[in-house]
Amino acid sequence: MGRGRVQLKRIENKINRQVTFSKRRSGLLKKAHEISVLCDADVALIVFSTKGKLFEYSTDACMERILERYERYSFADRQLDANEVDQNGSWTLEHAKLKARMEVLQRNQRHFMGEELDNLSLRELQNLEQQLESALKHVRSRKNQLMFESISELQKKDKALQEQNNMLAKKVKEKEKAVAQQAQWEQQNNCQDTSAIPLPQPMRSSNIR
Amino acid sequence: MGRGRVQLKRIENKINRQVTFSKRRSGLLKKAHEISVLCDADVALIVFSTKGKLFEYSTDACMERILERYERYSFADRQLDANEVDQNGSWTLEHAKLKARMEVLQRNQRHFMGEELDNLSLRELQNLEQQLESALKHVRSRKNQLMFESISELQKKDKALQEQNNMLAKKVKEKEKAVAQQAQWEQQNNCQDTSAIPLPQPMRSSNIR
DNA sequence: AACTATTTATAAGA
DNA sequence: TTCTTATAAATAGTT
Repeated sequence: MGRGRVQLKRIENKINRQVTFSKRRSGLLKKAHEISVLCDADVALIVFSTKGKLFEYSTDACMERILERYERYSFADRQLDANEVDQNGSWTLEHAKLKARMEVLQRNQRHFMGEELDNLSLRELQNLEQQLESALKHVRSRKNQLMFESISELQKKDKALQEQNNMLAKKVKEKEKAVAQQAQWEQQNNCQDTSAIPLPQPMRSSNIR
Repeated sequence: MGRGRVQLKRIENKINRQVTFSKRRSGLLKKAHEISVLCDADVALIVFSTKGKLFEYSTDACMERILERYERYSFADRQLDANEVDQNGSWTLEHAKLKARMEVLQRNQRHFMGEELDNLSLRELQNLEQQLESALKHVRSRKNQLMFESISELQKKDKALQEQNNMLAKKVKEKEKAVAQQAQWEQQNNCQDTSAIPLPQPMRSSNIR
């Protein structure tokens, strides 16, 4: 469908490949949706681009359920070893699934820690690298954010303290001035009587809290 | 695409629905394969018919890998529900422990993917950053190793082919020479008698396979 | 991101 | 199911 017939092999031109991917991806998702609706089928479609970006479609937006259903078809039996089979079927199954998931998680975790990379393909390593890079970016961004917050908080504190300092300094100055005036006044009046005549006080108490 | 436009809703006629399902299913699988090859994408497609029959496609026939990769992306959403308590004490305990570990693992995993960093302290972030850096180093180192191996293998192949080429070229030359000598010899003897006298043949058959 | 000449997919019919 | 065929849809190459 298009102006030329197309060979079924990797498109080498990167730009072209990306454009075709974009077009065909939307076509594929559309068709997945159509068959799902028209034919009442359960469909799960997962697509990773070369760069590792994820696109997905699932009937009723319920990927998990469909994947689980798939597991039931193809894996559940394999994961159960014989000695785990017993009468209480349901929990055993549940338990086995949990264990299987656990193992997957642990393996992934080790990969994320850069361990046990020997049996990964080049492509998987590429994916892992990209994910790690992305994670690192997020972590650094969050760290920066925290540090900036911390800095700006400290700056705010700093400013408040500075202001308080200024105020206190001002008060000290005023007080000094008052004391000096008092001294001057006392000297002028020789200050030996018990102040029978009330004179205006140079220090106004209303200015001081 | 067909003789009539089609409404995007469930086909009520059962026969019709089944026929359409069969046709569209093969179309969908084909297109999934095509985008996978053309665009170098990883695709996983799972289809359950109304009757519950399973059809699937996955790049390199490796469904598990792709599903695992998918899980890595979407684990964050998945919560196991905890209200599965029951009477069977021993396995319940086991199960609960497993689940607890699972949750720890999942949280770690999310951190490793750079998610849910909000309630980590600056120090924890610092640790995480260092771990990611280290992991990235390992992954890159392994990737490089793989690539170098691949390159040296190709070089070896290249060399072998080159040698083979040279050998073949030499043979071609020899053959040409032989032919030329033969021609010369024929001309010198005018070549009209039936060669009563056996002359040494310039062409040695042992050099030609 | 549009356009359009072609190729493909497929609905209906056999 | 399978084939055929008219037609709708998808899309490769182009602008």
